Amino acid sequence: MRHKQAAEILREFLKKGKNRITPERFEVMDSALDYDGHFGADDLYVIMKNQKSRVSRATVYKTLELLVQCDLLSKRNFGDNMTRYESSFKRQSHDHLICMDCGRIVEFTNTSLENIPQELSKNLGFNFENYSFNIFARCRNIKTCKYYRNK
Amino acid sequence: MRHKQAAEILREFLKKGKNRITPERFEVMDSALDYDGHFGADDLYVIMKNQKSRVSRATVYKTLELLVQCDLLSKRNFGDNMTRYESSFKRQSHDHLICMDCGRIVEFTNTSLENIPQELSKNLGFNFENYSFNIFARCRNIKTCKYYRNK
DNA sequence: ATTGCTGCAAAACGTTTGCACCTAT
DNA sequence: ATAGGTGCAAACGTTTTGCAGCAAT
Repeated sequence: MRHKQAAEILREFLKKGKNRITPERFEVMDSALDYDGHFGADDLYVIMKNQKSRVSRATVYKTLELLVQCDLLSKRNFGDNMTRYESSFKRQSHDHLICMDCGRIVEFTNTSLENIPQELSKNLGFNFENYSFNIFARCRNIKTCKYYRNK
Repeated sequence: MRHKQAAEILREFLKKGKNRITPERFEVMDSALDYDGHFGADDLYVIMKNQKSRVSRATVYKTLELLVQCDLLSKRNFGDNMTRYESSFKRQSHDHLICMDCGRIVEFTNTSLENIPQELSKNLGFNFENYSFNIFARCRNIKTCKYYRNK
């Protein structure tokens, strides 16, 4: 167990529901929090397999959803019909700019929205949960743009 | 041809590239612009099939991308790994709130972003192309929330 | 003892592709 | 004549599911 503090959060979350505390779930949590950047569920599965883990694809997919529910991960969608995750443990919330040529993802903190999403939800008759703000653009400097999609 | 003005835009766009002007493309355009709301490519294909059209799935998928390129449609992603389209012909730009319980989509015009996406792109060294701003929330009034996902 | 979780393989889903034929240029 | 488009079916990549056995409660 590499991430003790996160493990405690996960443990408490699992206890609250009708979820069982299994070693596989902590194993997935450790690998997910180790990952530096945005990853697909299958990416993580392959990494874990390469590290001789015995977890199954199904367990990885299901556990990632649990980790989103207890706010250890955030779920992202960058418009290519593939769910990505990133650690949100002890991380400031931020938004993303995606290069449409090379797929590079730049994170930025955006102050202009403040609590607009919350207020809009309220005004429209909804309880706010989440928002996503993505900018799609192209690297201006060709030297920094690799012109391929890094999947 | 039900949408003459849009057809002219499409025709001009096709001429500019090395694209051919085919009846199938105008057929897809007509059906897409007829659709009131957000639709998946396959939804449209099924509708057209039910209306005894002979267009193929491949043609529908490819033509929708062309219609995005000439700004007759916009492409949306609401976090469920499925590309949706909506008419943007003579429509003001807007953002979306999605109910996580019933899947209802509410459109709103958001003035707070103004040209923030453009400026952010510039500051980060990119040429702006597009942005997406989605709010995920839950219907506060249970009577207006159907509690099922309308796919 | 019970019920939830696991691994596996198969299925599902939206989407893309290969190919032979066709058609706009 | 020729490049580009079409329809069809098969393939693709990601995600979900069914199920028998297993393990946490």
